[in-house]
Amino acid sequence: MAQQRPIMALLELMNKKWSMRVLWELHNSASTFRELQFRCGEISPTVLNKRVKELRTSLLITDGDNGYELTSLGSELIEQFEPINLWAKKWVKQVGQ
Amino acid sequence: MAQQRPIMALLELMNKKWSMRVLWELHNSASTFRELQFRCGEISPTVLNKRVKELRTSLLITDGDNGYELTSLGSELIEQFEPINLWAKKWVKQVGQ
DNA sequence: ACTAACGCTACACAATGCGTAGCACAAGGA
DNA sequence: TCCTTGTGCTACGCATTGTGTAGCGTTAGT
Repeated sequence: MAQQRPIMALLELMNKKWSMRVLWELHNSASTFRELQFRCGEISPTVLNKRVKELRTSLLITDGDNGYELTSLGSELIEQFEPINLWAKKWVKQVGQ
Repeated sequence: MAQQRPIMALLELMNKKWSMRVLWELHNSASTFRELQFRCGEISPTVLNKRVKELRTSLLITDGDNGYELTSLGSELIEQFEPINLWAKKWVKQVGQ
């Protein structure tokens, strides 16, 4: 299924708790394991480590000089989320009422 | 946090298993509860019902004449995923190797 | 040698999701 | 009237996933 519809592979990744958040937090700057823990707020190290492994084998993040950072693929993905970010602002307004 | 950064509210939604998939399956046409079960393949009715409720209170789907269907907000969201869909095709190629 | 920060792991507990069975209801025919 | 069929949905016991705390082994600085 995932190979039939690439978006399904991405949805699978997004289903995993924290994975998109980790990418989002790495969007601005590279970060060490422990700083990522802090930025995400409530993530347990167990899960963070799992996510980091998954995101590495998915070629979305890599282990650079300043800790973990987005690969070019990962950066591209997050860039695609910019319009969604705009949409979300409109969305929360409507849901909040 | 969700109200500070709307994208976080969306990420929260996406973290829930099957929620984006349900939206995606409703993208092409409206669908009954049981047909949605079938389209999603392995989803349990328990979870589908939860997701349907959540997506309804999130104003992303609604209960129309032909079963559940996307609201205009929901349609807009899925449309934003088109560039991501393109990106995903490139991505799976690279990861697959 | 001591300290501090690093990535990461163990383990017991909580939350989330799954699978099967089946309920209550409504519409259509015999 | 009494079947059948399809509907949305729920109960409940089990499996999977995530959490929280503590701390390991390593590395770099002083």
